[in-house]
Amino acid sequence: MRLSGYFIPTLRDTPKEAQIVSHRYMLRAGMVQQASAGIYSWLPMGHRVLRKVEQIVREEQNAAGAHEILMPTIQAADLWEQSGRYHDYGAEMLRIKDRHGRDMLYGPTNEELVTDIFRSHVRSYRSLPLNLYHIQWKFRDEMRPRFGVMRGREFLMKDNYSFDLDHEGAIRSYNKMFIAYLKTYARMGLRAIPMAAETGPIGGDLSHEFIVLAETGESEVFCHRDWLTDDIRNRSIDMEGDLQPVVDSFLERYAATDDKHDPSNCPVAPEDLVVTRGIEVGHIFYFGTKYSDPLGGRVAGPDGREVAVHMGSYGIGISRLVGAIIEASHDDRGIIWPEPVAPFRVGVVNLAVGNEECTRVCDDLYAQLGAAGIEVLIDDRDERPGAKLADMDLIGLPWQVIVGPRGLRSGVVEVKDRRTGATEEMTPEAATARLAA
RNA sequence: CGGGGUGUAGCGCAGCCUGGUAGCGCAUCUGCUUUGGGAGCAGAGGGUCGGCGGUUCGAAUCCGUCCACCCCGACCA
Repeated sequence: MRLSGYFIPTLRDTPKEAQIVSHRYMLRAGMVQQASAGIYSWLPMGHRVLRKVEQIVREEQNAAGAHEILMPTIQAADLWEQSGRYHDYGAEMLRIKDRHGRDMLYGPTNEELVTDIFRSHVRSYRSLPLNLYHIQWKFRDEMRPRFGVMRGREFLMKDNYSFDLDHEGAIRSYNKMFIAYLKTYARMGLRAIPMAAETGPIGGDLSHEFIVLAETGESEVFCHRDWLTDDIRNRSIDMEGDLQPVVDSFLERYAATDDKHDPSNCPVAPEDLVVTRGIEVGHIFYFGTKYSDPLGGRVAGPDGREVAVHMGSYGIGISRLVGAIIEASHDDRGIIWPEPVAPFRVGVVNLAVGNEECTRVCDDLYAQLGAAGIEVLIDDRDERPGAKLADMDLIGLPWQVIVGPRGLRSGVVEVKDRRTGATEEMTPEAATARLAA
């Protein structure tokens, strides 16, 4: 992508409404624009990251055997009256009337709809287990939206719903998602810790929330230091096997938020205890027949008798994750994107667009990196070097190739690792080879 | 929803207390010079001062009212 014709409206000053670092950088890097309180437009850079996060979530869901569907944002109230939640959900639910005066709502979640789909088509235990997910915008009319996309009213969420014949099967489905979640966050370069959680308005009796560690997170977290060193990607896990021991191996390791942590009664030795902060980015629930009972999600079991299916639901806040990743990965110059979610992998900076040699080298780099399948953003704007370098640091692409007349006099360009700040001079050919590797 | 605060040019702000018809920095446009970490000079454009009502000869400024947004709290992916 050529920046001269692209749309990244960066800001030099921080808009005053933005307090936390992810919100400030998302506005300054031209990723989002607030439309009203807790509601955002996603501009090209933000949109690219959102889609990358979404795609990683999708791939891990598919790998775990879930099937993607897409349910609407607007739902009819009558289904929610059947489950009893039309009354229970309260002011958080945005209620709408259509032109006929029928009660509608902008979905805050989808248990009712997915159960309706299930009950319409599934009659036998032979169709189980079944796990359906979708990635869709939700609306919860928060009392106080804040922190930019981290706590918006409208947000993009992956939510899925498992259907099993009995409790035992439901726990298998739950454990699968538990592992899938850890893999999902690890792929985004995040450290995520599952913690036992309250179930809130979703209900149920088994629930974990997943907290990603970030120094600027919303809540204080206490955990065993093994959480920081263990990478689930180094384990080989048979997703079709018995996952209970694997899940247990994670859960026996201490982790608690400040409201549950008791310093005087902590099972972890002080030298092994890590105190940091975190952001909730996912939540999984097992709630049995809470919705299948009232909504008639029933199947015939092996003995021919009809039983209500056991369900679980599993959410990942995708738009929130974009903010959480920035909270977990930034410095005082701007964002530092982990490669898997970076809007572009490499930024080529032409320091002197008026210089033929610079422009030729940049165009070659751009073409060759592109041909190697690398997503490249080239800053070919006629701007001051300082402004271009500052913008490139701000938008946080993992790699920068800085091309200027000074280096080219000795035939080299500068390759910079955004995370470490380390720079290395090399020929353009060597830079291409390095970044394409 | 309780408490606090802010709305003045695209962004950040001053002016308001003590009424006299709007200003600064950055950004934008033009020209010249400059070119490795947010340039210099010269010129230009851009604002129904959040909306409505009131007081006054006169309101960004005083009064009333409504709206929007932000922060703290209780609640949440």
